[in-house]
Amino acid sequence: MTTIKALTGSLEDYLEAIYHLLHQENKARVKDVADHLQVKKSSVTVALRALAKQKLINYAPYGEVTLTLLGEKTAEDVVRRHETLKEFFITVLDVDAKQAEDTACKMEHVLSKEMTDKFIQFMEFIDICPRTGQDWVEKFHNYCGEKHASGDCKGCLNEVKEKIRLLPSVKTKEETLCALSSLKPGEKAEVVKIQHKGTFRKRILEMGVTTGAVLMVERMAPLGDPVDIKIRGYHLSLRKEETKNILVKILR
Amino acid sequence: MTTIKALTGSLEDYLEAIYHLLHQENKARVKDVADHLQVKKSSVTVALRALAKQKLINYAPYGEVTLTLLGEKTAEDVVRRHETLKEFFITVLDVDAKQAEDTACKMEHVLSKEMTDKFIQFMEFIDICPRTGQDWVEKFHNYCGEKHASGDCKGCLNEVKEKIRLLPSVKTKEETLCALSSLKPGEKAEVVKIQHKGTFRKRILEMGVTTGAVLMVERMAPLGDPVDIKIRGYHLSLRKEETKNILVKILR
DNA sequence: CTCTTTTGTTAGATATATCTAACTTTAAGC
DNA sequence: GCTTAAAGTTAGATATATCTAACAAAAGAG
Repeated sequence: MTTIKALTGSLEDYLEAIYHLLHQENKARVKDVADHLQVKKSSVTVALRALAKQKLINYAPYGEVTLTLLGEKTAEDVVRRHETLKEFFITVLDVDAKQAEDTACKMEHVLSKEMTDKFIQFMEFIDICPRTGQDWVEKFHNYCGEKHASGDCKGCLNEVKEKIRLLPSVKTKEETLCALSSLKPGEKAEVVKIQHKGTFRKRILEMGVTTGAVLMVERMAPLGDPVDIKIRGYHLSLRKEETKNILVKILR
Repeated sequence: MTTIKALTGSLEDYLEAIYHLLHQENKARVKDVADHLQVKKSSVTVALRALAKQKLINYAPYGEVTLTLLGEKTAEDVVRRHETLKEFFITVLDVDAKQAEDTACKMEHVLSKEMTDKFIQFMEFIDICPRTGQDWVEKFHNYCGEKHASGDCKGCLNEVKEKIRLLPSVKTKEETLCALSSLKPGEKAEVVKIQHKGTFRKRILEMGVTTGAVLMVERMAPLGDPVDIKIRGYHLSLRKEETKNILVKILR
């Protein structure tokens, strides 16, 4: 009894909505959730009971809704699947934001962790491989529009050549490396060295900050603390102090 | 009333199963469908009634099940979405066949025509662009396995160079073109010229056989008639006579 | 041509996820 | 602090998609 059975897609949606509301508005009232998901309040009440029964949220009638630790973790996974699909649809397939959002919302429930990782790795690889990169992705978008833009392959080759020419220097010259703390929001980078020891090192490794991983700085508070980054599909918040000792190589 | 409302995911599954059974076994009995979808026969009966009500199948109690024209067309769309996702998962993301099949099965119901096209175009582009191609996809698969195989970029560059060097000759030398009829099963090609006139020209253009489209020969009957091809995610069956006047450029 | 097995149907139950409508609690206005 | 408005809950209805169990039709075996 009380088997930890998998969440239904619908309940995952409610959990995700609560997660977003709590992080963005600091409160997740029944009405907010109802508006967010475009359902009636009565449906939300039912869902909250179900989520509480599964120990994903703290909830009592008329009470405040908060996520349990398990709920937080579960919601993060759902969000990660969602964001991964959405990012792939928008940045790679060039689908418009609304359709990407809607489709990701429906597909997220059936994407395994393994496949989510594959999507993330694929986008990383497109970024990292000198043969591709953002300019290649753009060529694909043009191909879609013009239907048969065989394009300027010679010019393309030169771009690839140049990227490859620059490659070894990146590996030897330390100048091209910099601390994570010196990146600007929107910049992508590959983790080169983690100059931390002990528990903290272990903790950030567990969060996916490992050598070779590709990350992006999402936000930085006015004084640079905290720094929000996205890595392997997860959103992380690091203190500025912690980012100073992570060496990265800026991409592109 | 009797609005042509969208099929539910479940009914799409039944329709898809019927389509496959009819094409593979020439019959789609209640039991076959039940076994195929791993549900009880009573569930199938209910579903058949629903599909018949929507004019997608011909069905009467204890009678034979066949697809209506609308049903055939609808099923083809579902299959196309399914196959597209599955192909992307297997050939690009390198997901194992079973998981690709399962995930495609659940995701297919929420993929729009537009996004299906994008997936197909993306796979086409990977094939066509000299910067990528199958060798690039394989590099990605290695990258996934070894986690950080920065690999032999110089060698890679030479491959790209060679592909681009060969490119112009393809465009001028007629020798590299051949009739679709001379392809072997498994070979991929890009449509270069359709030497047909009138109704048939119009018909095959409608089916997606247009200049620049990438197709693959799936099967060829002993005497070469009919030829089954896959193009833009659709499966087509052409008579040998019809394939003689379609000029293609073999890929890879 | 009957008997048995297989196949197909029906009826009724269950689970999920919604809704509407009525009711209750909490919060806000003055 | 009372009154009203907003927010939240409950109960009961509906729709989908399943199931089990009992029954009916068709097919196969002798």
